Amino acid sequence: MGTPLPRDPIADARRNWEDHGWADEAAPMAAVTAIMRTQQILLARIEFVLKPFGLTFARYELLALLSFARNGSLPMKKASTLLQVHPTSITNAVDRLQDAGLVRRSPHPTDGRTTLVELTAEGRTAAKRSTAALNAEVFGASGFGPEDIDQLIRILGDFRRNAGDFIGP
Amino acid sequence: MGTPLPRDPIADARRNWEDHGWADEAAPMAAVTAIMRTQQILLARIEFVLKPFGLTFARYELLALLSFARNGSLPMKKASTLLQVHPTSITNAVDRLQDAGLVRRSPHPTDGRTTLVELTAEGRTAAKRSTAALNAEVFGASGFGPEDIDQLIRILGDFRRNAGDFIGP
DNA sequence: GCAATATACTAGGACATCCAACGGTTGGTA
DNA sequence: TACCAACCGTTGGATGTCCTAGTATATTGC
Repeated sequence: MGTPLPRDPIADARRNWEDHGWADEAAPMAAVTAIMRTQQILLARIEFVLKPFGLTFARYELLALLSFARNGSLPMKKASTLLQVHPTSITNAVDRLQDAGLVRRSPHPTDGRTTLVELTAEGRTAAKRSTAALNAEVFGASGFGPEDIDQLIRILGDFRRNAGDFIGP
Repeated sequence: MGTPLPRDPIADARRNWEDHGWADEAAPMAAVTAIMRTQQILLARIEFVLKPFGLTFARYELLALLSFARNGSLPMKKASTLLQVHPTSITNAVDRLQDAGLVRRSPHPTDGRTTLVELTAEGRTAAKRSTAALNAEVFGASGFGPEDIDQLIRILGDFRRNAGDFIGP
């Protein structure tokens, strides 16, 4: 993005917190703010890589999810809960993926309420290629210390379980 | 949010990555995805707490930044670089904060190009109260293990420095 | 069968972000 | 001194996400 700052603004904010008598909350504040900023950096990278494929991160996530599903199809509702996004967001994403020919809607064979989203052949190809690009340009060079990644996964996993995201190990 | 999932979808995705021959990228993918999801959870909490104050996170960040600045005022550009957002986002945020009476624009005394953003008395009060609310309801009960917070700050700090966010310790 | 629930779509609005373009200002330089 | 490149903030337009309804349909429980 721009030029690097001469100082870490989050470290400065933490100091400000401590100086104002919020010593107990200073470190969590810094951690939360760092998460926000890190997400921003990662999202920018991901969207940059996905742009040539005409995909956004939200659409890519749906595409990737479908590519791992049996038959490459899932009920809308299932996608909504697995991706933890609003049902209307799925509707929106499916609309655009369908316009791009990567996905197709079809009625559920037994439950007349639910509609299935299904990968097209094109969609499967797009999923493969965009995943390869992300692996090469983002995940394969994430910028996290290799020994830090497991720590990160554990810490964030604990947090998410604690936040009621999922149940289990 | 909704009901907790019976399984961790990120752990499942990681397994899928490994099963498809992307073993090297599986862990970084899981870490990146976990960051995304954690940010989503935290942002939802923060916006929930800020809603009664008529603030969004973007606007709160600007308000908090101003409250720590000398005289409670900063050039727009300075705010843009410190918060790492586009100048137009600052314009947008200042517009709304100004409409709410929390902030005021004033010309720079010597440089005719830059305009200063300045906290009003109301703005300073809002900053104090919203910060107190965030400290009590989010940062003070972040859900991170206390011993994990320092790890998190270090890991994400390394990442951000590596990503060119800032220079220094 | 009937009522309560569940699913998905639509319409509308709020919000943040990015981009290109513009007018005003500044400061270095020919 | 006069000029010009660089900088600053704003504008307008476009994208994208999320949310709140309201509606239609289908399912499930009583």
